[in-house]
Amino acid sequence: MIDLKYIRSNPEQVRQAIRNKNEKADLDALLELDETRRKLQFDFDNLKAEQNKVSQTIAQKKKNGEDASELLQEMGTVAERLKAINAELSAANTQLDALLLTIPNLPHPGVPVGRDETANKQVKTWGEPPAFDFEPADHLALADKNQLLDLTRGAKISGSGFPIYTGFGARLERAVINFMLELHQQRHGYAELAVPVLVNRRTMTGTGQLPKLEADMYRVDEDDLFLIPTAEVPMTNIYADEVLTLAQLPLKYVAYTPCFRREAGSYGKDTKGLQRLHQFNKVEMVRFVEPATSYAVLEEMLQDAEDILQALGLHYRVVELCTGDLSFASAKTYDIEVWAPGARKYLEVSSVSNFEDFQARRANIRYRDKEGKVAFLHTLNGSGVATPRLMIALWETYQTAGLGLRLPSVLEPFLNQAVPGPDGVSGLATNS
RNA sequence: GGAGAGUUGCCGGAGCGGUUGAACGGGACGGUCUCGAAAACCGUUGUAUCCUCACGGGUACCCAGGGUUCGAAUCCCUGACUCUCCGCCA
Repeated sequence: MIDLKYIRSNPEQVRQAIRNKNEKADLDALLELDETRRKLQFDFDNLKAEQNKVSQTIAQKKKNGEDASELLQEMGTVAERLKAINAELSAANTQLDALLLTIPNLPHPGVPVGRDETANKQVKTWGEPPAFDFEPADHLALADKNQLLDLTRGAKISGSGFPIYTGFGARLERAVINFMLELHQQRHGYAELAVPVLVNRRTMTGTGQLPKLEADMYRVDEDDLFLIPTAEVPMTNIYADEVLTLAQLPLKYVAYTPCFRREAGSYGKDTKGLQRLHQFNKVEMVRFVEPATSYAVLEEMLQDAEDILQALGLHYRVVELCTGDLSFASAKTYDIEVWAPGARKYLEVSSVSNFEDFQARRANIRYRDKEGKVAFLHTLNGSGVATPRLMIALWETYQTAGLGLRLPSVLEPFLNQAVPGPDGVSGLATNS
C-alpha cells in the first residue's frame, strides 16, 4: 500500500497515478475517512488519558483507605463514552484499511504514460528470428508429431488449460526447470526455496493479489486458502511482520512452483495449446533490497532472466510496460517476450518488476537502516522464466523439416541424453 | 480427529487486577580504564500514532479478537500458532 501520509499531502498526484494505471479507487472517501478517523483517535486519546490519570488517583485513595466512590461513579460514565468512541474508531479503522488496500502503487516517474500495451516501449532485442528453408510449424503440430502433450486427456481429467506433458515432453519440462534453477543458483547467486502452493488470505493480500483479483484465483473454501498464481506470493511474504538486519540484505531467492490461474474473462484470447493455461510451471526470482538499490537491482534481475533465453539461444525482445499495462502493485515492469516462429509472434515469458515499498508495507516487511531506524525495504520479483511459452519457442525455434526436433545442447546434462542440437551435437530426441 | 502444556521486549526469563513499557540475566551499542585489547565499572538499548516550530508530552501495543472492571500482561470467552502424548495416514 501507499503511505497514508503521502496520500494526504499529495492527493492530486495519487489521483493522477490511479488514472494513468486505469485503476479505480475512491480517493475522496479515503481522505474523508482519514479525517474522521484522526479526529476520533484524538478524542479517544484525550479521554483515555483522563481515565488513566483518575484511575491512578483511585488506586492511591484505596491504598490510603480513603473513600473513592465519587470518582468511581464519575469514571463509570467516562468508561461508557470511551466504549462508544472506541466502537466508532475501530469501525473507521476497518473501513480505512479496506480502502487503502484498493489504492494501486504509483508508477515510477520514468514509466511511459499510456492506456494499454500498445503504448509499451521496446527497450531492446536479442538475437534474430531464426530463418527456415521450409514453412515452420506451430507448437501444436510439433507436439502432436512428437507426442509431447496430451491436451485432450488433460481436459478430461481437469478441464481445458490443464495440459498433460507426455514422455519426452514431460522429461523436457523437468529438464528445463532444473536448468533454470541451476543457472540462477550457480551463476546468479540465488538461494533455492521450495514453498507452499496453498497460502492464506493474509499472504495473498501482502503481495497485492487481494482484494482486487479474488475472482482470478482458485480458492479452497473450507480452509480459506488460495492456490498461488505465482511463487512471488509465498516467497515475498516469508518475512512478513519481521525486521531484517542490514547485514541480511540483499536477499535473493529462487523457487520453482506450479502456478494456478483461473484466467476469468480471458476465454478465446490466445488460448491455443500452451499459450494460456490454468496450471503451468514457473521458476521465480524474488529479492529483498535496500530502497536506494532497487532500480539497479531491477536491471540486474532483467539480465538474470535474459540469461536463460540467451543460454537457450532464443530470440526475444524486452519491453517496458506503460502505466496502463502495469500491474496493481508494480512501480516499474519489464516484460520479456520470446519469439515463436511457428506462431509468428512474440510471447511473454517473463515479467520483472520493482514494487518499491508497496508490498513491504502491506506485508509489513522492514529492515534496520544505517542509522538504526526501522524502515520498509523494497521487494522485486521476476519470472526466470515461465515454461509453457518457453516450450512453444523452443520447439518452434529448433524444429527441423518434417516436424523434427533439435534442442540446444545446454539441456543435455538435465536430460541425461545427447540431443541433436543446433550446434550439431548428435543424438535422438524422439518420444521414447 | 482426541488429551494436555504453552505463546511477554534483540534473546533467555519474571510478573499479587492499581506509578509495569514491563523485574532479573544475556547480547548489542556508547563511555571510563588501557599503548591497545580483555576484565571490571557507569550509561544507553522498542514500534506505531497524535499534539508541538522545538523542548517536551499524550495514546496504543505483553499471539489475535471479544468480554468483565473505574482500572487488565495479569480474570473470562473465542480463534491462530507451537510443543508433548494418542489415533489416523502418504
